[in-house]
Amino acid sequence: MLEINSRPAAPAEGLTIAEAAERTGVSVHTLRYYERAGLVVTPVDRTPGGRRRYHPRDLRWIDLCTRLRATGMPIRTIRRYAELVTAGPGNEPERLALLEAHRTEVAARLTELQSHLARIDHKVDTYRGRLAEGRAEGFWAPGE
Amino acid sequence: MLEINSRPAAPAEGLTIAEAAERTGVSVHTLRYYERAGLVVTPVDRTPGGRRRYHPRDLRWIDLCTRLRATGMPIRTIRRYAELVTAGPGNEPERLALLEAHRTEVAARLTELQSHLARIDHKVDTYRGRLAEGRAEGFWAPGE
DNA sequence: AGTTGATTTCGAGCACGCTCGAAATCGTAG
DNA sequence: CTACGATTTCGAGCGTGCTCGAAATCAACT
Repeated sequence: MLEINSRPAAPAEGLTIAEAAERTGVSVHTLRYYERAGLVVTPVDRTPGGRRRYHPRDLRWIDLCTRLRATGMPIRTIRRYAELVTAGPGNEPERLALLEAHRTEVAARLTELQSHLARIDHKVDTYRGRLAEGRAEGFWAPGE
Repeated sequence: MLEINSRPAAPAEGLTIAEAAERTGVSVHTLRYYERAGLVVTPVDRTPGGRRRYHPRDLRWIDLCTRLRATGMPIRTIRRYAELVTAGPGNEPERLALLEAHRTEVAARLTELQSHLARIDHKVDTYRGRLAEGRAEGFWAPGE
């Protein structure tokens, strides 16, 4: 466990895939899947033996992917974004457009979700009210 | 088209599946699929020849299903709810619990979505700012 | 050197929610 | 009566996003 003097610096830098999985909340299987799917901006560093070593930049990128996924961006679109980033400078407007389009979409879904939620809330409330009054029998009409 | 005196009432009541699909925004394929999947509370009415005829109650139920689906409730859970409703009076508390659990879940996802959206917004904003200043080159760090 | 556990690649498999196709039947218009 | 379009059932197929398994390799400890 000691590596006090293993110069020219510890070769054991970076996190193992298991550690990266733990920190990002993504399974190791999924981490590898993302990589295979092209959701990378920079090839993940490897040890001489071929094991992945995750650096902060990788974790930040994965976090971004997670957020995009959580907001419903399809894998292929994230890949597209990753490709743009990988392609280097010159396509920033396109990247921005992609993100803005997503933003708009998410905002729309959010609004819609809220409205659906409100109606479900209403249903729950009337349901609860009727139950409290003991006259819930026969109540199922979806329209209320 | 005239049915002025076709007693004991027009036998052509209710909407065809195509009409129901149009009104609910669900494809005819999906309507039939929902039925097969057990997402029904009352067997859909049929013409003597076997064609489905949708009545207002059916449309309201489908709308509810649509809202539940749109808020992420899995098919099997909707089926469970449908079963409870079909089972008749006596299980209202269970139905209410099911809906409330869903409500809670949706509210949580909503909050999470909002936070994700905020971070994406922030990224878009800084991105846009840098672009405007002409120093977007090299900018891709997911952490900002 | 040997053992043990993590990691690798790669392809297959799975869960979900539709979506489609084929072949038969219905029903309406001419 | 004939045509033709809509509808029926049923099973198969598909797209997405993982998830898993097998067999090989790596690495750390004893």
